[in-house]
Amino acid sequence: MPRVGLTRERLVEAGCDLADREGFAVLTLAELARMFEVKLASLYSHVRNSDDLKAGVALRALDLLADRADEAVAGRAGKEALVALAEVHRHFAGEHPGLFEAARFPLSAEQAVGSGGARLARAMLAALRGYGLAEADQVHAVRLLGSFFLGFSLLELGGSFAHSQPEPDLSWQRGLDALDLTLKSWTTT
Amino acid sequence: MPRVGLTRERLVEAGCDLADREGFAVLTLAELARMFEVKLASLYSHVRNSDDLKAGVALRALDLLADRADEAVAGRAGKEALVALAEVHRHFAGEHPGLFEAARFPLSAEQAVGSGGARLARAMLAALRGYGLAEADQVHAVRLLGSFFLGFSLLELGGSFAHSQPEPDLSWQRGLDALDLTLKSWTTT
DNA sequence: CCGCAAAACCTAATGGTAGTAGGATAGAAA
DNA sequence: TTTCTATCCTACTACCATTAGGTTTTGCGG
Repeated sequence: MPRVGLTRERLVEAGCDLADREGFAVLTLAELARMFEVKLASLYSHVRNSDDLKAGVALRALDLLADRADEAVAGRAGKEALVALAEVHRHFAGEHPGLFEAARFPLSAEQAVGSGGARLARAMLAALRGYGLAEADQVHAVRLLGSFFLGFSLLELGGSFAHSQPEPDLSWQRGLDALDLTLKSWTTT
Repeated sequence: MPRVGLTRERLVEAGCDLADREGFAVLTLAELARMFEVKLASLYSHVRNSDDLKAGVALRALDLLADRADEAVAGRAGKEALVALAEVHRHFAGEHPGLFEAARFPLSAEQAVGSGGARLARAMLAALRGYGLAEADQVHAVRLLGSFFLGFSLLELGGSFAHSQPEPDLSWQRGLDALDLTLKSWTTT
C-alpha cells in the first residue's frame, strides 16, 4: 500500500480545516483517519492523543488570530486601532467558528506561554497606547476589551441576540463607541 | 429488584450536581446510571437522549442564574444594581462552573423562549432603569453588560488572567466602574 | 384480595470514539 | 542487495449512546 505521508503538521492542518467546516466537536481522530484513508491507530505515531491534536489546532487558531490582530493594530491608533482590533475578533469568530471555539480549548501552562494568546494581549496593549493610560490601568483595559470581544462574539454566535431586535451590528457599534469613550475618560485610581 | 423511582426531575437534578462536582463534560447518561445503580438503557424511559438531559440541566442553570439576578436587582438601582447583578454572574461562574458551562449549551428556539435566559435579560433591563437610557439604547446596554459579564467570567475561569498581574478582582472592579460611567454618560444617537 | 395494565427496569445488540500492543512493510541508507 | 526504521496495519479493550423488545413491579379497579 502506498504511504500517505502523514505528519503532525498535516494532521493539525487538516484538523483546522475540519473544525472550521464542521465544527470543533466533529474534530476527532477517527474522522481525520477517514479523511486520510488511513486506519485510526496509524495516527498515534504522529499525535500523542486526541487532546494533543486539539491543542495543536488551538495553538494554530490563537496564532492566526494574533497574526490578524498584529496586522490590524499596525499603523493605527486610538479609536481606529480599537475598532480594527474589535473587527478582527468578531470577523474571526464569524468566519472561523470552529477555530474560534478551538482557541478556547484548555492549554497547559507550558503550551500557553509561547502561544498566540500572549501575542494577542500585546496587540491589545499596543492598540491602547494612543489612549495614554497609566501603566497600572493598561491591564485592566485589556481585560475589559478582551472580555467584551469574547463575550459578544460568543453570544452572537450562540444566537442569544437572534430573537431580540435590533441587529447585533448596531449594538456592537454602540458598544465600541462606549468603550472608546470609557478609555478616553479613564480616570486613574 | 426494588425500583429506584427514577424521574426526569431526579435525573436532571442529579445531573446538575454531577456537572457542578465534576464538570459539564462528565455529565453523561452512563455516569448517571451508575449513580442510581441502574442500567443505562433504563434512563431512556425518562429522558429522550443525552442532549435532552443536558438541555434540562442547561434550563435549570439558566433558571437558577435568573433567580439570583432577580433577587439581586430587587430594591436596588443605579450602580448598586449594576454591581449586584455583576457579582451574581461572577460568583455563579465561580461557585457553579459546571452549571455555568451548562448554561451555554445550545438550546432550541422553543426551549429558549420560556427559559431563564429571557428572565435574565429582563433583570438586566431592570438594573439599567436607574440610568434613564432611551428605549432604543437599552438593548445595546444589556448586550454590552452581558458580553462583559460572560467574557470576563469565562476568561477568569479559563485561567487567562492567571499569569498576568494583578488580581482579576481589581480589573473586575475597574471594569464595573468604567461601565457605570459609560451608562451614566450614555449619549443617545 | 385478585387480576391486569401501565410503568419501570432489564437483556441484548449495534455502532461510534479513544487508546494500546505488537506485527508487517515500504523505502532509504549502507 | 541487505538491513533498518519509520510508517502503517491488525487486533484488541474500554468507554458512551441508542434502539428493540422482554420481564417484573406496582398500584388501581373490580
